[in-house]
Amino acid sequence: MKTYTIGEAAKALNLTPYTLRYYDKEGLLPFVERTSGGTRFFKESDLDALRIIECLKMTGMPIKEIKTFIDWCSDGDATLQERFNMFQERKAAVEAQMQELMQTMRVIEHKCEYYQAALDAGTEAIHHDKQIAKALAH
Amino acid sequence: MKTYTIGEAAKALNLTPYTLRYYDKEGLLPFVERTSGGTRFFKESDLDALRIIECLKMTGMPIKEIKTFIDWCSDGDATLQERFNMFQERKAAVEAQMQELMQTMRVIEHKCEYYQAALDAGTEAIHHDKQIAKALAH
DNA sequence: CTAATCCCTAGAGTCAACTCTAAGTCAACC
DNA sequence: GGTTGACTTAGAGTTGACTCTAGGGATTAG
Repeated sequence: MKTYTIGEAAKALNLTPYTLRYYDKEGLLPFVERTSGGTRFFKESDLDALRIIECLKMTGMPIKEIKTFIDWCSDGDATLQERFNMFQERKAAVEAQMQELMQTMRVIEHKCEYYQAALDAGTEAIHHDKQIAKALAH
Repeated sequence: MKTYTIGEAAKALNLTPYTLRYYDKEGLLPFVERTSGGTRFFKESDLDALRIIECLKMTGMPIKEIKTFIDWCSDGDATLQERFNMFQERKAAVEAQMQELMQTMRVIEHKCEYYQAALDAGTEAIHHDKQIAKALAH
């Protein structure tokens, strides 16, 4: 079964070796094994686990909370409920983020139209207010 | 026309007075006026401008780039094209974020199902692999 | 066998975005 | 007019997540 050095794993995940060592130091990678010489080697399943970690980061979860989850994983079936709850919370967090992003998108699109019209007219004055704050607010 | 103290403005925007002073120090609020005594007062249009700033932050834009935009606003019509381009880029950034978030959502939902099944069975063993990394990766 | 290029650790440094402290000023109420 | 509480500044401190340095050790190519 193919394994990866820290540099190869970093490249595969689009991270740096520094970041992977940092994650390991923070306790996120208890499953990564070492050679007798002390060099880490990453298995395919380790990369998959790291992809989950990256996914949790995407939801805005801080490293310390991800560590709690990893610890639960090590603790086995006794923590199934906690882990389920955590993913339910992550799901709610992502849904909230998507709502916020959609609201943001509406504002940005409105601004695109605002500036398109201003460009066509050659001046922002068509939007009737030259005060910076008011122009920004439109 | 109603105006707001820094504390009132902060409350209205769900920020702290510290944050508003920090934004001002970074040059994001050149439009906020002061009383003769030096106290800031925020107009309704200033709050609207701050809502745009918060919107830009939501897109992942750093404070320094937001400052560039505010400077363009102060520069008038000569910078209309730059501002239009910036909003187009922000739109693309939000679209990319939404794609990423949807991908994240798929993974999270899969994990919710995984843990629901494990809870129903009373053990994660139904997913055939007790190694932490592999269980994480499923 | 040696040079190059990875790997290791501990710990320091960086960066963004706040967040707070200290020392003082201003405004409203009693 | 004095107390209270919110305002002001400059500048220091915090937090999270890296990112790098120094000083070594291991592994591969010639």
